[in-house]
Amino acid sequence: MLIGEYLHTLDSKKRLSLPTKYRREVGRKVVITRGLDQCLFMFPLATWKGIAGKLESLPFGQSDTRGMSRFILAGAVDTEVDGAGRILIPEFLKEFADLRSRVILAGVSDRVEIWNDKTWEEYKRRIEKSAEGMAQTLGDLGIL
Amino acid sequence: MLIGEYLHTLDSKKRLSLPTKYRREVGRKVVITRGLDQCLFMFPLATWKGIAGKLESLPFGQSDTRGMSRFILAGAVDTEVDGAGRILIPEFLKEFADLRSRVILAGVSDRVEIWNDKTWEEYKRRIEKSAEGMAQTLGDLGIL
DNA sequence: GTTATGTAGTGGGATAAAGTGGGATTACGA
DNA sequence: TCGTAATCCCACTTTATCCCACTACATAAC
Repeated sequence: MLIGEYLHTLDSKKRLSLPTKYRREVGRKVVITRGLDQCLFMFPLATWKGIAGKLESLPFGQSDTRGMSRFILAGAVDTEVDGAGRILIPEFLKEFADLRSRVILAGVSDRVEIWNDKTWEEYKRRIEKSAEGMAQTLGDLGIL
Repeated sequence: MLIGEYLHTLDSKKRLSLPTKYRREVGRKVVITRGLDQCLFMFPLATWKGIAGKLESLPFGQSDTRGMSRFILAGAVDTEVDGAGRILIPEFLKEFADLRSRVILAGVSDRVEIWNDKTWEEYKRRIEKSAEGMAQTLGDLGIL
C-alpha cells in the first residue's frame, strides 16, 4: 500500500527520485500517465496492466469513453527506475502537471501521484475546508 | 482500550515517546494520519488495515471521494516504534497539526490522538461549555 | 527516614542511508 | 561529423537511525 507525502526535487535532467518507502512496492518498471486534477499518476507495471486492460474493453464507439482512453493511453509512458531510484519525467508530462523544481509525491493506495507543490498545497486547503462533510461521509462509510 | 491523556515532548529530531500504557496495545508497527479537528490519528497496524481496505474500495471517479482518499492516504505514514518506545512524526504531519515541543497524546478507544497542547486545552474548554447539552445527549442515548 | 533499585521519559553523539548534483561516457539524430 | 540528449557512475550534503547516558520519579529495602 502506497501512502504518505514527500517533497522531492525534479532536477535539470528531469530526474525525480522516488522515496525509499515506495521503491520496494513499485518495482523497477513503472508507467506514468496524465492524472486527474492536474497531477500525474505513476503505476507499478502490474497495476497498469490491469487498468489498460479495462480501458481496452470499453466500447470505443462512445465519444466520451473514447476521449478517456485517448487521454490516458496516449499520455502514458513506461520508464525504468534507475540505479539511484530515480525516474525520468518526459517534457510533455512535466508541462501537463506544471512541474518545476519542487515536486510532491503522494501515495494513494495503488498509485503514486506527482504534483506541482503549490498546486498540491492549494488542493489540500480546499479539501480541509470540507472536512466537516468528510467526517460525515467517513462516519456513514463506517470508517471512523 | 486506549484511554488517558499524556503530555510528552516532541524533540528536535521529531521523536515522540509513547506512554508505556499504550505500548503493549499499540504494538511495534503503527500508522499516523491526518485526523479531524486539526489533530493526528495514530492507529495500530491491524486497525489501519481495516480502514485502508474500506478506502480502497471507494470510487475514484467521484471528486469528493477522490479528495477524501487523498486526504487520508497521502496524509498517512507507517512507522515503527523504536527501541525507546518512540515514533517519528514527519514534517508535513507536524505542520498539519501545528505540533511544537509540548504535545498531548490522548487515547480514544482504538486510536491515539496527537494534539498541539494549546489546541487541546482550547478544544476541551469548548466541549466543557457544551457539557449541558452533552449530558442530555448521553441520557437520550441511555449511556448515563 | 533514608538509601538502593528500577523504570519512564528525554537528550545527544556516532554511524548509516537517502536524496541530490555534476561529470564522463555512450547513444542518437541532424 | 558535430551537437544534443540520455545513461551511468561517483561524490557531497543532509537527514534519519541506532545506541548509550542522564534525570526524575516511583517503589522497595534497610
